[in-house]
Amino acid sequence: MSPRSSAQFEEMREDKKTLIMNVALEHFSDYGFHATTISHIAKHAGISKGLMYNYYKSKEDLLAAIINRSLDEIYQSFNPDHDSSLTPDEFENFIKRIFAIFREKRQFWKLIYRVMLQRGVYEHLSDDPDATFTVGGMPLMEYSAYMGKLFSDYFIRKKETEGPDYDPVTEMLMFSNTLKGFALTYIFAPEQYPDLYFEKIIETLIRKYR
Amino acid sequence: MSPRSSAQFEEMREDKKTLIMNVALEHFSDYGFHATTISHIAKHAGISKGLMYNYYKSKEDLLAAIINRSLDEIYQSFNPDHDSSLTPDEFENFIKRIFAIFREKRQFWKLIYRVMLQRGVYEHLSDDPDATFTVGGMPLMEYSAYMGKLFSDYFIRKKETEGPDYDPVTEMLMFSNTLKGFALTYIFAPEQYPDLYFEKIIETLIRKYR
DNA sequence: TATCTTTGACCGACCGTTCAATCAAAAACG
DNA sequence: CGTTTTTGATTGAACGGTCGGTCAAAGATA
Repeated sequence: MSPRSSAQFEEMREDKKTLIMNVALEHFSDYGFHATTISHIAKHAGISKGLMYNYYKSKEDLLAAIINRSLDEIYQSFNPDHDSSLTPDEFENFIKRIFAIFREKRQFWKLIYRVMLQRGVYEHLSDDPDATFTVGGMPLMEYSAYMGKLFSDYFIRKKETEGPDYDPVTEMLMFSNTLKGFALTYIFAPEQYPDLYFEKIIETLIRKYR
Repeated sequence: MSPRSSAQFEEMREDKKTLIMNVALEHFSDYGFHATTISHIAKHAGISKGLMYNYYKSKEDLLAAIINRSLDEIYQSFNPDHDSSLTPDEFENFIKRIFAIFREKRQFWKLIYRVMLQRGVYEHLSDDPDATFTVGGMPLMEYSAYMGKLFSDYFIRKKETEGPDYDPVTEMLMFSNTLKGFALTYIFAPEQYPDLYFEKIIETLIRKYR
């Protein structure tokens, strides 16, 4: 039998790191950062409390790792090939994809809503230079600003085809906040959305804002 | 000087209870339930930690008191005279009033979003029979269901005046989630809403959904 | 003095984190 | 191959610190 290579060890190590992340994501997103204890995470991951600290140097380090992993995953599945400006088709695809992501990454969004809304936790993370979040190599804040501009331009461009009392800022606010509201409800109370309406709402959003 | 009557004592007591509530509301809503300590609240209220427990029997009791007070205040300012069904004017007024309430009771809404989204805190409160929340004498859940029905009926009634592909359920979901999204953004990042757009958005909501 | 209010030292519980001790398995040895 | 040594993943008791909550005692009042 061949001896285990160090690569295989590394793989097992990664498996365990991943396992811890998965368990921690569930607990953080369900109970919040403060209310989740390292002991609970360890117990549910089937390891001892002490071992946690071989893989992550602190509770916050673990949280940052989870967030970074999810940001990467989301960025990957977004496959953003828009180099400059948004076409109506791209706009439509964005809506479809973002709802799919809400569905697939529900746990992560729960975490985001809980942690980001908890003053002190996020601020502390932002202060730590090891934990500056990046999306596709770009700092998170920069990426958000870039996306904001993309959509803002899209709604400004629509002004030409719409009536004279069309206000792009109001329209964009209406759109982004509707999305936000659906995200919130779907993430925390998905039972309110039978699959039928999930699809219908995507259609409606496209019809009203494309 | 006349001796203090017991009524006056009671009044002072109420003042202090109110002071504690105000300070606690600020801390709970800014930092969350777990991250807020009794010591901090006491210090900012200018009293000792021990005295807190003369007025509230626990940290959770204090939280429940705050929520109940705010629910009452909101219910009062709502002045709900709809006995049966909603007219378009009443619908319009509802939008105006709810935005006004977001503005006036921002701290309370922050608290609600933070605490209610924190599994464990709310569940624990709901289990305590002393802390079942009521709105205008009605249990909170019952009141929510009643309001839901009111709006649901409103959108169903609109079906007659709208086109054949008008779906009241989708329309109501669009409306309520847009409201939710604006609430969230306005409560946690009001700097994104210059007063100008605050008004414009109310108008737009009325135009689109009345 | 008698009564009521207020204090803050104190308690037990629990938290995140550390680290000496353990031990199965890999490596080295003969 | 059998035996010994080394390794490093794993454990869990222990630590320092903080929290919610208590209570004997000091202070205020009348």
